[in-house]
Amino acid sequence: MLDLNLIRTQPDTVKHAVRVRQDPALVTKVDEILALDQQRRDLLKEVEALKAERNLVSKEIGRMKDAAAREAKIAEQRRVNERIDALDKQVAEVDARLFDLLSVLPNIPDPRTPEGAGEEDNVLLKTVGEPKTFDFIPLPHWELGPRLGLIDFERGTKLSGSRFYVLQGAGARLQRALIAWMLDLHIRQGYTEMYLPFMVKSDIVFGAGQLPKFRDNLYHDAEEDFWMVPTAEIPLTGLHKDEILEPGALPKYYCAYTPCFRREKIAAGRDVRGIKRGHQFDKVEMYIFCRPEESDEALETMREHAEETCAQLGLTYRVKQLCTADIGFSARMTYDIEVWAPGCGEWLEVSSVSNVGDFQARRINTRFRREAGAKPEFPHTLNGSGLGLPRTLIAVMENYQQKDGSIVVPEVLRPWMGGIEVIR
RNA sequence: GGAGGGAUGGCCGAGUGGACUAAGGCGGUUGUCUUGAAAACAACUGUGGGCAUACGCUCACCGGGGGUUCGAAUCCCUCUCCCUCCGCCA
Repeated sequence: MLDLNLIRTQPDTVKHAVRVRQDPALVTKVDEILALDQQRRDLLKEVEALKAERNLVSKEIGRMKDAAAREAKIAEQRRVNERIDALDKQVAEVDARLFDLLSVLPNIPDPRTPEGAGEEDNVLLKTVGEPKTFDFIPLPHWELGPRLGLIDFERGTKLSGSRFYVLQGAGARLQRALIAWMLDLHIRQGYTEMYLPFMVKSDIVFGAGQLPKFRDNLYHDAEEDFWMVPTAEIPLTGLHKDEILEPGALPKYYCAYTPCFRREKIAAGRDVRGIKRGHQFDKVEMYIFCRPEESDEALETMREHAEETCAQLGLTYRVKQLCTADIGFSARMTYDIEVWAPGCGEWLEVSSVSNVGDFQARRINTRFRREAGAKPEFPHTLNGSGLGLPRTLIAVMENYQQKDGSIVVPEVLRPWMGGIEVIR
């Protein structure tokens, strides 16, 4: 949610923002917002004056002794109330329309986010390591997995249809090892581990910026107000809803493992092979609440933490900065981290690290005080995957495969693999 | 799932239609006193919105939403959450 006051005072900044996001249709919505805002303030001026008058007169009536005069006043008040009711109704309508419009405006990109027309304009910042070379033809994970009994696609489909799979034996264990290792790494990096609800209420999903825009990409319960989380970012954003954090509480570093549920309403044939894109996947997420002036640095720190995860796994990765057309709805600036998967021959996006500014904090109403008695301010929030599991699993399997079809378990994961060094 | 009891400010807690401008206490901030501290005393101490250059004025908020009334923390409806008991369950 953008600050209405910002829209009022700097409408051109906001219009420029939606243009560079390649969403020019929103420009007219900014003008609509400005008109509604003016209308709202005019209405408030009138109705609040009437209410002030009503409050005074009501007290007067309470003190009046003369029955006839009292009745006359009451009758007069009834007429005033009709006017107040009518105005209140108009205010409510304007408020609702204003809220709907504000809800669909995306965040303003950071000035350092490069302008671009699409994902082809994302900027490659660096590549760490060389794509691994093999003296044999490396297999894609969809062949390695079933061959070693790690992935069972048929039974996944039997249970839940397309884009579902079963991990079994050392495959399931390897994923669990990755999750446990990542969480422990993040704890060492200073994050507090959280175990969160995997279903959350509408207002929480709204607060993170997924509603109303991404409604179609989410699973929700038909009877209760529950949404299956598409990422731990949603419940983490909601943790401090309606709270004013005490001085000294920031920064807060959280990490959490959750499954993620996404409807993925994309072309039926795209990315169906393997476990790259499913309706359910696991992810370890990092999240930071900090003071506004700290968020630039926090973004770099979080990016380093995500990179560290790739590096310690011995994976070749590259870092991209997303352009204005490709950053998410809530984001101001985003780095994507991609790892090289030699079997399927692709760079796989395993992490997306974003500075959201105060956009989510406004939506979810989380504030903080710099010192006792100071005015509450909105903190900045950042989120980053550390990392998405199926794609990390793909990269590990494909990079650590050997000529005989076995897979070496990366050093750092062995404590969670019961000492298994090679999966055969 | 059933029955009953609750939800008031940072915290505790009073408040069953008009002085609620929410009592009182605790906590907090500032001041007086003190060499300093404690104690005592005094003042201040919520959030959001509108108006105003400003001192400030004003509206809304007593779990959420709706209603009754000239007037609601208080009465009515409804939802949510918490507590107690029963049932069921991992």
